[in-house]
Parts: sequence; structure tokens; C-alpha cells
Amino acid sequence: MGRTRIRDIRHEELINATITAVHKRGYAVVTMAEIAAEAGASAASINYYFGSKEKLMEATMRRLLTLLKQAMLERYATAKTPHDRLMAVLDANFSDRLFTNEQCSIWIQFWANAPYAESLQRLHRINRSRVTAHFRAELRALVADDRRETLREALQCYMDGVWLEAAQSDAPLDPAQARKEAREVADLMLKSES
Amino acid sequence: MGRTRIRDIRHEELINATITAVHKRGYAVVTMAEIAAEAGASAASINYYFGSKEKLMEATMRRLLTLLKQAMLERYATAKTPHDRLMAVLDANFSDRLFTNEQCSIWIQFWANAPYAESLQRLHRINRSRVTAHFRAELRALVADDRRETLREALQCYMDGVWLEAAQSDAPLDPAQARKEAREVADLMLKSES
DNA sequence: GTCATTTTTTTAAATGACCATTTAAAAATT
DNA sequence: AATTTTTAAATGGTCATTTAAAAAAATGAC
Repeated sequence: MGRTRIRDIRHEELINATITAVHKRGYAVVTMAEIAAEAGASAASINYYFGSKEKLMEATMRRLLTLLKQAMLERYATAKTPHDRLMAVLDANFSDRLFTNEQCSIWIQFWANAPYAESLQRLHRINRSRVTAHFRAELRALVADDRRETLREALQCYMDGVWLEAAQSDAPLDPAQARKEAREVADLMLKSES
Repeated sequence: MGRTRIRDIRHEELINATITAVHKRGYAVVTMAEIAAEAGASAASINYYFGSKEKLMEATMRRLLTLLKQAMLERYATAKTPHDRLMAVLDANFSDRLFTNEQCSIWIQFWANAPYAESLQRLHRINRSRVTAHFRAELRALVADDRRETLREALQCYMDGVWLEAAQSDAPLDPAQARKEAREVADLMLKSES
């Protein structure tokens, strides 16, 4: 038997509702009732499934991290060269699935609140370390030792900065365009090496 | 005569207290009472001087923008070449006065909440436009037309990303080091031009 | 300079909302 | 009948803002 399927369904529904509600109202002011309404449920049911508002937020952030990890692994599977794999990291960050107004918005808000919530901070650090490690690994074959860290940090901060800017825009984002620009930036930086 | 000096003094004290309190507790949860305590005053006096919590936050953000503007103008005064002026913009962003844990922290939080408060959004857009304009003006003499916008966006997003990362760190920041790295990144990008 | 008066500044306490979480019971499912 | 899921309503607390009064500072006539 499938075990309690209902539990998984509600988890998914409520996390999606959280993403939408936080995007609409802001992390600072969104209420349990608003999130519940977004999912067509009651505030009490959120506590039934997640225990507390904080745990719901943690689960939501974990979901976002999982999506990013998946997007990265998908693209890694087909990438052959270090250059391809570097681009895979960039493409993953700006994939159609992730680079949306809703997700950029909520991502920045979790980010801003990470220093004040142990659980969010932990997740944020894990994620950043993973991206850093990927960049370092691929740049090893592409860039001389003395420039590698400068280039890595530049690229990583650039990606973060693009998300930050995207979170401010209310016009729909264009992931394909973002990928193109990211590649241009990366190639611009790599070119000064060869 | 100096007009009501007391008013100016309290404004300054309360804005400084806001910066400290928001850094310590987080924009999402900081209370009027906490901010007041930080300034050795009462919550009621904040409303006496600012009218509301929202207006206090707006005034605080406006103060941060003024500091950035000043830092930029100071450095512009002595810069002679386009390259010097480009570096002046970078140095201003990472000046000793601005690139501190407290200010990076509060800056990111205002940023994250800008989409949900008309007044913050306005200020944020004005600031971003100003930085964009400066970058464009100086890059005109340094970079070919077809690459200029890519380079500008890369640099600007890089700066934002560095602030974002800095806001997560609890170790004291090193503005001099940040300036050095920013210059390296900028030169790396410019080098691929010549 | 001093003292009464007016104005400005300050805050303790009251007010009125709002909200996360719990509880207890109902509804749905097994 | 037993178990799981759902929610209306109760609970307990927090907080921004207002109010009313006190304290402090400024004013100005003597």
C-alpha cells in the first residue's frame, strides 16, 4: 500500500501555497490564515501537518533547495567538458522552473531572514557551499590558480545579484534571456584568460 | 537661530537605533519598543517624531541612500579619468563607512521588503537608477558598444551579490579587501576588451 | 536673574487589532 | 468501530498607535 498518501499531497499543496502567499504578501507580514486560504484549507491544518509556522517555512525553503539541486544534476548528466559543466551550473540557476518572479521573490526573503532563523541559515549555507564547490571544480580546468577564486566569486556574486534584481521586477522574467546573459558574462571573464 | 535642534538630534538618534535594532533582530520581527530601547527612549516618542513605524523605516532607508550618495560624490571629486571614476563607484559601495555588517544586513532587508512597501520601492529604484547611470557613463569611454551593457549589468549584479553575501556573515567585514577584489573583477572584465 | 506662562518633549497606561497555536468536536476515511 | 483529517472557536499573547498627563525647556515681563 502507498502509506498515507494524503499526507504527501497536503504537504505539497501547503508548500506551494506558502510560496505563492509569501510572494504576494511578503515574509514579514504573511499570516497562517492567508497561506491556508491560498491552499483552500484552514490555518489549523497547517499546524496539524507541519507543527508550526517556522517549520512550514523551513520545509518550503528545503523544497526550493531541492528544486535547484535537481535542476543542477539534470544538466550535469549531459555535460561533457568542464566548460559545459560550468554552463550547466549557470543554466540551472536560471532554468525555466526556477527563475520565476515568485521564486526569486521568496528566495530573497528567505535569504534576508536567514540570519535570524537557525534552520534557514543552515540550509542557506549548505546551498551556497554546494554551488561554490561546483564552480571551483569546473574552473580548475579553465582558469589559472591565481585568478580562479576571483573569477569564482565574481560569477557566484553575479548570479546572486541577478536574483536580487529579478525579485524587484514585476514584469515577467525571461529565463532564456537570463541564461544567455549569464553565459556572456562567464565567457567574457574566461576570455581574459586565454 | 538654529531652529529646533532637539528634533534633529532625536531623528538622528532614532534612525541610528533603527539600524542597530533591525540588524540585531531582523526587519520582520523588530518592534517599536526594541528600537526605542536601543535609543534610550520610549516607543511613543518614535511616533511623536516620525508618525509611524513605516515612516521611520522610510527615513532610515533614506539615510542609507544619502550615505551612499555622499560616498560616491566624495570619490568623484578627485577622480580624473573614466577608469578612475568607475573605480570610484566601486570604492564608494565598499567604503569603510558603508560596508559594515550592520549596514549590509539592514540594506538587504530593506531590499527584500521593498516590493511590499511603496515608499521603500521608490527609494530602491531611485538608487539603482543612479548607480546604473554612473556605470553607463564611465563605461562609455572604456568598452565597445556591443559589450557595454553586458559588462555593466555584470558589475552591478556583482556588487549587489557581494552585499548579499556579506549580510550573511557574522565575522567582521573587510572593506579594503572588498575594494581590492572589486577592482580585480572590474579589471578582469575590462581586460578582455583591449 | 527670577518667576509665571506657554510651548515642546516625554512617557505610562489604555486601546483596539491581529495572530499563532491549542482544543474539542465534527467529518471523512479506513 | 476505529482512525485520520479537518476546522470553528477559544486562548493567550504581542504590538502599533493613541491618549492624557507629566516633565522639561523656552519665553518674556519684571
